[in-house]
Order: sequence, then structure tokens, then C-alpha cells
Amino acid sequence: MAEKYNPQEIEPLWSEQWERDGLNRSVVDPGRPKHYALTMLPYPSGDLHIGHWYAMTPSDARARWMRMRGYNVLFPMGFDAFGLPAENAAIQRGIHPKIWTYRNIDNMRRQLRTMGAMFDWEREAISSDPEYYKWTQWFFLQFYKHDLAYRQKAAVDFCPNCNTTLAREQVWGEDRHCERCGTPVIKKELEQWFFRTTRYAEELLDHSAINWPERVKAMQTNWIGRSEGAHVTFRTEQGEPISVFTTRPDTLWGATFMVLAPEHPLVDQITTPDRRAEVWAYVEEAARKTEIDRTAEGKDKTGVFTGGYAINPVNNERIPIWIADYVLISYGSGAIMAVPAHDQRDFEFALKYGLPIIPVIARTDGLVKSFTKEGAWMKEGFTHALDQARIPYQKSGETVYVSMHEDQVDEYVAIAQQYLKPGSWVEVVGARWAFIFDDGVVPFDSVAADRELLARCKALEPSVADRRTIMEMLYGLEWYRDVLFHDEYGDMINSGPFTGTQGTQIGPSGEVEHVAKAKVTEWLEQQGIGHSAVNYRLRDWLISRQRYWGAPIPIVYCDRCGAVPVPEDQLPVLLPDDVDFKPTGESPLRYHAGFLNTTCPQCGGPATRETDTMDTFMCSSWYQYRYLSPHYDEGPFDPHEGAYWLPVDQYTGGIEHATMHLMYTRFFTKAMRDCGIFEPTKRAAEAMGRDTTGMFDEPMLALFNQGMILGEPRDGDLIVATGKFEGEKLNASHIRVVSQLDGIEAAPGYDTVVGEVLSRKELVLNVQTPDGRSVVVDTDETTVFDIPGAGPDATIEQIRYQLDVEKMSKSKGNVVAPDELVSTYGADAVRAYLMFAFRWEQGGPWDSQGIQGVVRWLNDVWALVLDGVEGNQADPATERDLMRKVHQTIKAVGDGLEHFTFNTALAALMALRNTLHDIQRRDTVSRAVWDEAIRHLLLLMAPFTPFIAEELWVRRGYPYSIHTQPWPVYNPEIAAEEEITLVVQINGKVRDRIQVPAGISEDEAKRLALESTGAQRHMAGKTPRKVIFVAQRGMVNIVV
RNA sequence: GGGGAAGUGGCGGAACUGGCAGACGCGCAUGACUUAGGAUCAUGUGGAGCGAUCCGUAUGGGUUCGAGUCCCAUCUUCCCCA
Repeated sequence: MAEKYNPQEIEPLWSEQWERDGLNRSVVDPGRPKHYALTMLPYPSGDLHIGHWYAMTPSDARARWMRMRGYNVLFPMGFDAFGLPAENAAIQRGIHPKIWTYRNIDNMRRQLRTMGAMFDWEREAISSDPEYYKWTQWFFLQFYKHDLAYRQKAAVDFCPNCNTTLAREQVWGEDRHCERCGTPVIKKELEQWFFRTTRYAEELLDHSAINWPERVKAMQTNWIGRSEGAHVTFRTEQGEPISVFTTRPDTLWGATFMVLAPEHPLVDQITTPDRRAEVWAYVEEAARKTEIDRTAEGKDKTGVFTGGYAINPVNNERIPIWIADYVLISYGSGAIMAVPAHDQRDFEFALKYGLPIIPVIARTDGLVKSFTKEGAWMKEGFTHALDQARIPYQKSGETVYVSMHEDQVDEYVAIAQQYLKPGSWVEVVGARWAFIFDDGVVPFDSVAADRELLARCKALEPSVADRRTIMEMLYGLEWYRDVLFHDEYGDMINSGPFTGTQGTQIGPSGEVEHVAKAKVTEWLEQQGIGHSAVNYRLRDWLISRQRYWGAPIPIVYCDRCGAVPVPEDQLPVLLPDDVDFKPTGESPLRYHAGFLNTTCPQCGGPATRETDTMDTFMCSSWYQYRYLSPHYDEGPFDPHEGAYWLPVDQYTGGIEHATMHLMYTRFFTKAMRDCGIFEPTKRAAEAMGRDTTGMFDEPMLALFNQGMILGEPRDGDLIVATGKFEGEKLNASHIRVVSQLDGIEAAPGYDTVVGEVLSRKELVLNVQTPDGRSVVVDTDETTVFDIPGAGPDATIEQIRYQLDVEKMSKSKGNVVAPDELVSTYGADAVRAYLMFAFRWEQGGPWDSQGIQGVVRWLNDVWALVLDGVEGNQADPATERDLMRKVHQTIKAVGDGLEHFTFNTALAALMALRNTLHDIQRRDTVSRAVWDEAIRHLLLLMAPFTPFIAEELWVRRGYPYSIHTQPWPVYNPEIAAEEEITLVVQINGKVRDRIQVPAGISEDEAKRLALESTGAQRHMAGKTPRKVIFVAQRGMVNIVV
């Protein structure tokens, strides 16, 4: 019996050995194909999380596999080291962000090394190093130079009590209060820096050059939110004209009011003096809400009238101008023309505030409704006439509900007129809009008609006296509600000269063409009142952060020269170390005189520095380039390295970055390309003989998203608590943990609570009793805990409470510490388990028992390799079977690595272990064949479990290192089965299985199948109608 | 409300272009070795039935010789957007 597998002993030794030998150094070698594998860099939060292992170790396995397949692989690692948590630590615990960050990095670097990943540590980049952020600043200057960076006022969340700007995650709760002091936050306008990401909207929509998950592409496409429409200019009575963007220029005739965002610059000018107080109050209120609060459907729409009016340019209607917070300043032009008949939000708003709603687009289904009362409003015989005309209706008492098709309306109107009692009216709504009075039919087609009709109806029917519009009156009837509003692309109605214009048609290649939109847009251009336009939801990237721990924006403000870029030779603008972290201020940089005060690079006069720092997404937008040469000081990266390694071939990371990081880094690369930053790299690449077409258009050619490891669910302890009830709460003097709740008797003289512990908050337990009630059990220092196996000093901390499957977090107590796992099971086992237990792109809840499976596998492999076989009773058939299995495994493992289905690759390796185990027990192969199988097993395991593979490889006497050996070549001939199980089906149901040679002919297979006992039994003497043979599957289906 | 992903044993999950459902592992059960077992080894393990056999991939339809896989409808869960 060989010695035991002891990962704790061998793993550190190999780590050191590989480090010493520079095994993972990646060096430019134009003679070999390159592979740049990249996994998203971590934030140095302090401790490596199991999630980091889950993200990194499968990526590492794949990179290792690529290396064994002959690629020159670069797989770097670094730290996204600027950011808010460091600053919070400074404020809360008095540690300098720099010290906190670099201490964390030291720890995490140590932890990362236990992973056994093939990181090239000489390429480590840390975004908070001056040699790194110098170039982050340099990029800012290049973008500034190329008009891709600009400064503008923008709103930030601001706590008036702390006197500080807040990041999104520092604003808590529905009421949006400051996380530190609870004061409701306000929006504050600050001058901030932006990058023109919108300039790249079209190019960012184009994903054709990258192999990225459909999900990510869809999210980016939605995020960019391209919509086609028109800009239309409305004159106003109070001052400047207002331009609106609309996706529906075909609905212009139905624009009955206009809505500005509360922040719209013309609000002041438009507002009439009598409305001023109310408008201002509303603007302030809106400033406090989030966009989601403001725009979510279902939320009550609010707004106020400004007193101002605009002129609808297509029909010269005078339309009121409102402000409402459902319109966002950041979208389009911050002003909309409201078409309440065909936009859901405008409809709700108009109904609420009594604004006119005029339909201008026909329904596409032709549905028309009407409502009346036979007897009260209609003469007897009305429904009989409807029957005669085959107009469908439902009658309930004397009430008649008519629901007809548009084509029947004329006939209906004639009947209605005939039967209408004097002093009544009846309306048709939906695909046609008209009011039938005893003296004629009035169409509902304009704001004027709205007014006139309403007046007539009120005169006839006092109960509608309080209705402000016809639509409001109709909305009062439940029966009409579903036909009052629609947002389809129907034909135009009530639209002056455009009435009757077709809404859509099917184009030559089958796509839908929006005819009405196009015709109206063309006409607007001719009239000079509008033009076609494309609008994006995407906004420019706001990069200013009112923070200390980030890269300072390299701009100086001079009274004479304005905003002046810091000259490149003065970079980096260093962060000063000696700053105060008072929670009162804004960025501490603002109070650091040495940093703040400088001289103008242009005129030499006194000037002040920009004190905002850059969004950390900027650092991570170009880190893939810095990795190439982290200490290079003549540019952001060494063109020689870039020429060889770029672009990234395979990127992996979490889906949560789909829109932010992954859009920013694409923007960055495109902007770098257009600023000419890749030119030297391009020349170097051409000198290497590379085709540089499209080489710098996209940063990462392929992307794969892994899922997330969630916390392990667990039941709470079952307890018996005795003590005294105080109201609903039990003050426990004794708590005992039990294995089951049945048959527990209450202690005499005490109150007793039994049940499962759901949660614990400090000294209070929340217990669920068997009847489902939840009881609070309070404890104090005198409470005695009786927990099996915990001894006499047991405390409340040792009582386990219920955990659901959810994200791991320290506060929930469901985190899994990789360090502990490594010291218990070894890194190889942890790596293999993470790859084996889940579908990588899906993730799932941690299972602390499941790891035993891979631990047994590694122990077995250890013993198999070291114990070997005697080889005395070699059986050629078994030897062939073994080598077949080996080659089938080569295929399965390779496929798994190729497609990121690591779990199936590991399953195949475990299955090979099972085969070897079986053979070893029976001792039926020669040593030579056994050794060959073992050699392959180790090579196939190397990417997944690099330590044990290396150890056993070397122990078997093979040349160091296993990780630089060529990947085994799959031989389909060896893998092919000699004999297969022919499945015999009758009508698709399996009725027999027979062993046949693999290359069996169709006729032979069919003959054997028909003769098989199973088939005979189930055919019941019937003649087969059809016999189907599927050679690939070894199957015959007999149809009877 | 819109867009996307998913739903398979007690659990994690296999099943390539439609072709033997449940690979591999956890757990569980029985047995062996043991002072002991949360170690190890062996055997078994979707459900029902003594059995031949029948039923089974969220639900209901459909296409097909054949459906976990394709089509339609419904339900549930998750993610993104609103």
C-alpha cells in the first residue's frame, strides 16, 4: 500500500517549484500561435471569496488546456484597486485607503497563489499604482484632445446633512436617505466630466465581430435603446421654441399637450407668474426621486401646469405645457409631445388631469363598441332592428352592449338614429368615433369637437357634469375601457391632409415598413418644422466621482485660461497621501491645499486642480492592455507585446457586467483606435506578419459568463426553550437543542417553546413552532445552552438558524472560505469540485457534502497510479477496452474544455477512474497498457488538478513538467466500439436489446431485430409496415 | 408590461444535429471489515407491480416511425429593462 495522498504537503512545494522555474511566464514568440485568456480582475476587498475561485479556476483549466495544445498562452491577473470600500474603511476604521488596499492585495495575492492557477505574476497590474493610473489619466487627455471628453452640469445625489455627494449604493430605502445619517438625499447639479459614448452608439450595436453570448448582446442592444423617429419643433407663446423627439410623428395631430421634464432649462421661461410657486415646489420634489420611481408603470403620474402654451405645428392648436416627472431630462430632449390617445403614460396623465384625448390612429382590429339602453334612451324595437342587421350585442335588462366590426358602423348609426329618443344620444367608440344625436351625427375628431360634444352631453345628462373631457366621460363606463386607448401602428385618422394614410405595409423582403411615420417625417422636413432623427437611450458616460480613492482627473482650472489639461509630461497627477477623511467634507482632495493649488500650465498664473477622480470603470476599461507590460513607461502598453497578444481571445466573467464594464471597455478600445493609440502596435503587428484587419475594433473576441455560487441552504436547530412568557416573548432560562420535536413535555412550572430556529439577532431567537407560528425567544447571559457536542460553555452563537439559498454574504453567515477548504481538502479538490458540481454558466448553491466525491476521486487516482497492476493475467480484449475508454475520455474531456462544460469533462475523468479501478482489481492488463492509460489520465487531469497531476507525473518518472506536455491526441479508431447494443423498438418503444458487431449492415440489423424475441413478442404476428434503421444510434424501429 | 434564460430522481446535474432518459457525483439502503465509523470496500438506488409489464423530463395540445429535444397554448422560477 502506497503512502496517503496529502495535498497540503505537495501543493505548496509545486507552487514554489513552478515559480522558481518561471513555468507560467508568457513571452512573446511570433513563431507560435498565441492565446490571450482573460478573467475579470478582482476588487481587493480583503479575502478571496469562493466566487473568485469559481470564476477563475475553470478559466485557468481552459487556459492550461490551450497551452498543452501548443498555444503560447497569456493568463494574467491583477487588481481593480481604486474604489469606494477603501474610502469607507478609512472613514469607519481610520485606516488609510492606500494601506487598506495594499494590505488586502498582499493577502489576496497570497490566496490566489494557492489556487494553482497559471497566472503570469510578472504581468500583474494594480490600477491604483501611480505607474498604472498615470496612463488612465493619459487616456483622459487623449480623449479630451479628440473631443471625446467634455464637461457639463449633471445631477448627483447629495446629503445636505453630511454635506457630501453619495454614490448610488450609499442611498438607501424607498425614501432615498443617506446611509450614514438617514437624511433624505437631494439632487445637486455639479460640473462633471463625460465621455462621448453616444458617439459610438451605432458601432456598439454591431456585435458581428465578436462571439459573445446572445444574452449579453441583447442586454447591450436594449441598453443602447436605439429608436427611430423625428425631432419636431413647437413654438411657444412664452419664448423659445421647444424641440421634442418622438418615435411616432404619425400621431402629431393627436398631440394635445406638451410635457417637460422638471429639470428642463425652459421651465422657468415658460412658467407664468401665477403658476410659479407650484411649479418650483414640484421641481424640488422631483429632484429627490430616482428615475425608476419616476418612470415605473403603475406609479401614479404627477405633474403641474406651467401656465404656458405651445403651438402644435401641424394644426396650429394651442396646447398647454405641463411639467411631469415621468419625463426625464436625460432622455431625448427632455420634452415630449403628449399623444394621450396612443401612449400609455400620456393617456394616464391626461385622464388624471382632464386633458383632451383625441384618437388619430385607427385600430387595426376594426373593433367598435357602443352602449345604450332600450326603453330609456332607445325606442322599443331597437334590438330587433340590430338582430335584423346582424349586428352583435348583449342585453342585460334594458342595457344593450354592442360590439361590432367597423364595417357595420354605418348601418348601426342609421338604426340608432331611427330609434333614438329625443333628448338622448348614443356614441360609437373604437375603430370609429362619433356621437349620434337626434338631430345628427357629430364626429369626435378634434379638440374643438371634444369641447362641443362635452357641452352637449352635459346639457342632456346632468350626471356627467363634472367630466372634463369626452374621454374621461367614456372612461367612466367599464365597457369602453379597452377600446379607448391603443398604441398600434394603424392608419391615420383625424389628421388633416394625412387622414387615411396607411400605417404600415409589408416590404419586398417581408419586413414591416412604417409608411405613415415616413410620410409625415418627410412632410415635416419639407415644412421646415422637423426632421427625421435617431434617438438612443444610451447616455454619455459620466466619469466624475467626488471621491479621494481614484485617479485624479488631470485638469487644472485657471481664471484666465479656463479648463486646461495637465501636460502629458507632468503625469501622473499624484494622489496626496496626507489627507483627512472627515465624514463631513466632499472629496478630501478639495481641502488639501498642496494638491488643490497649482499653477496654470498655459499662463503660469495661479490655478486650482480638478478635485474629482475618475470612475473606476475607467481603470478596468483598459487593464487588458496594461497587463501586457505593467511597468512600461513609454506608453500605456508596449506595442511589441500588443502586436503579438492582442486582442483578448477569450474573456470570462460575471453577467452582472453585461452593460457597464463590457460596454465601457468596448467604447474604450474603439476610442483608442480612433485616437490613433494603436498605430505603433499595428505597425509592429504587420512587421510580425499579422493581418491587422479589425484587430483593434473590439477588445475581446469571445466571452463566456459563469454563474454564481450561492449560499448553502440548511435547516435551523430544533430547540426546546423553557422560561417565562412576557407578553408574546419568552424569556428563556434554558435552551436545549434536540434531534426531533416529538414527545416533548413541558417542564412543570415553566413556559415552554419548541420549534426550529429560523433566525437569530444578537441574543434573540426567532423560533417556528410545529403549528407554523413564529415565536420570539429572548436570552441573556444567565441562559443555559444545552447543545450536543458543544460542552458546558455553549453559547447562543452555536445555535444554527435556518439558511435559504441566497447570495453569500458575511451578514447572512453563509460564506464559504476557500482558505479553509484548501487546508482541509487541498486546492486540487476545491478546483475540481467547483468545476464538477455545477453547470458553469449557471452556478448554484454550495453543497458541503458534495466535495467528498472529488476527494474520493483524487484519493483513488493517487492509489491507482502508485499501486499499479501486477500485469500477470493480461487479457487482450480488456486491454483494447481500456484504451478505447482512454480515447473516449480524451474526446469527452476536450469537448468539455472547448465548450466550457467542465462538469462533463470531470465526469468523464471519474468514469475513467472507475474503469481503471475495476481493471486493477481484476489485474487483467499488462503493465505497458496500464502505464499508457495512467499516463493519459494524468495528462487529461493536468488542467483541472495541476498539483496532483504534476506530482504523480514526476513520480512515474515522466519529464517535468506535465503542464508543458502536448495534449493527448484523440484517435477515433481506437475509440470506436467493436460491438454495439442494437436497440429494437416497436412503434418507438424499446422491446429488446441485442449485441451486434459495430459495422453491422442495415439488412442484417433489420433481420436480427425482426427475429429478436422481444420484437416477436410485441409484434403479435402483425406484419411490419415499415422498418427504420438508424446506424449512428444502433437502433431499429419496427412500425406495425 | 416588454425582452431573455430556465423547469429532468431526494439533491447537483448528463443526454452531440429528434433516436436506449437519468451518465458522473452527492445522499440513501443493505452487506463486509471493524472496539467504533461521519474511514474504506462490495451491491443496489426514478415511480408502481411477485412478475411479464406499465407510468415517467412543469401542464395541455400538435408534428413525427420516434419528442426531454421541434411547434402552439398555459403555469412557475430567475435575470435584465420599464
